[in-house]
Amino acid sequence: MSSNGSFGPARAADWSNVRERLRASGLRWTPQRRTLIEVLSRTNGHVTGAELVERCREVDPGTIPSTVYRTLDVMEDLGLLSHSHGADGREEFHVQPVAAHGHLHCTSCGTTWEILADEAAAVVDSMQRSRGFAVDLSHLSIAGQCAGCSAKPAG
Amino acid sequence: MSSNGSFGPARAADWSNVRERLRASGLRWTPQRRTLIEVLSRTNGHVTGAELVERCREVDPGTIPSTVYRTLDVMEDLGLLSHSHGADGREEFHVQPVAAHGHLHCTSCGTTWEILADEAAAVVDSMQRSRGFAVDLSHLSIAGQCAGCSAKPAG
DNA sequence: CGCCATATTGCAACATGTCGCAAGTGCATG
DNA sequence: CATGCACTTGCGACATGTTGCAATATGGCG
Repeated sequence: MSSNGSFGPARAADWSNVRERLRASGLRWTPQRRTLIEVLSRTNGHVTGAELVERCREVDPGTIPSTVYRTLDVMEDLGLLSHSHGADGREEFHVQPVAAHGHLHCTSCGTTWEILADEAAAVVDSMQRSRGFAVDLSHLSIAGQCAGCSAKPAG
Repeated sequence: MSSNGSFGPARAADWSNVRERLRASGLRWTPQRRTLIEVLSRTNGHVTGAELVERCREVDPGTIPSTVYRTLDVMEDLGLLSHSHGADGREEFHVQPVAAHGHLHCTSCGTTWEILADEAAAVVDSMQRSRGFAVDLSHLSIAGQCAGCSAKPAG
């Protein structure tokens, strides 16, 4: 389990000093990690694990999936990205977020929208008050039917 | 994608007339489905797909996973159960629910709690108001840190 | 009761991750 | 620059699902 300790408004990821950050934690700088970081640094928004593996292979065809997933876990511990699970359960990584946000997924039309902090305040505050539970907004994914699909007769 | 058309307070599942319901939809009654339904009818609360496959094998050792998953999909369309994804992305099926509910999962200690409708009202209402989005409470899974873990120094 | 259309099954291949382990390598040190 | 610890990688096996296809079985009909 990769835990980031503090949730909250996001800082834009800074890929320039990853090497130092790794070293500061006693971790190592390797070609494989360099590849993934290169890919991540030019990625904005959401990507699935499979997509990242694919892009790494474009840079280095010898990329091994398990290495990518393990490195992603490390990056998450470093707070450089976060992940949640889409409506289908697949992993969804959030890179260089402008702000921490969750997702709204319509099970009828498949569209996904982002939920920003102020919009999610209701959930976050409510869980904090009733349970003292600190919601990880970046891991939040809500499924249901969007306005458009609710309006129509039936799926 | 299996869609249940109407979300809302749950009716307790009635396994006694599944056969008729299947027929009414032009679907068939098979030994494999009978096995799964037998298992489901004595299951309460949450189960993962793998657990259901396992239990079906206890009844019929010849059970094939893909058949179970496909039948679960059919049962979901019939409204007999619903599913969401745990914090790890695995499927989690909800059988014979006393009421539709979501889940709260602590990423530090791994504990899971249920969120009942009234507690989730804040989320549901808020999304309905701001977006006209009908949240599927039974598919809702929120991750974060529970009160206990937040209190402690760090994971 | 036998026929037939088509819903289902079984199986194998694939997709997306996770895990254990032995071999390899980064890098702090001498 | 050589050495060595322990962090990483590569790889294969496994876990959990999904999907295409050919073979099979259900159930309405004559």
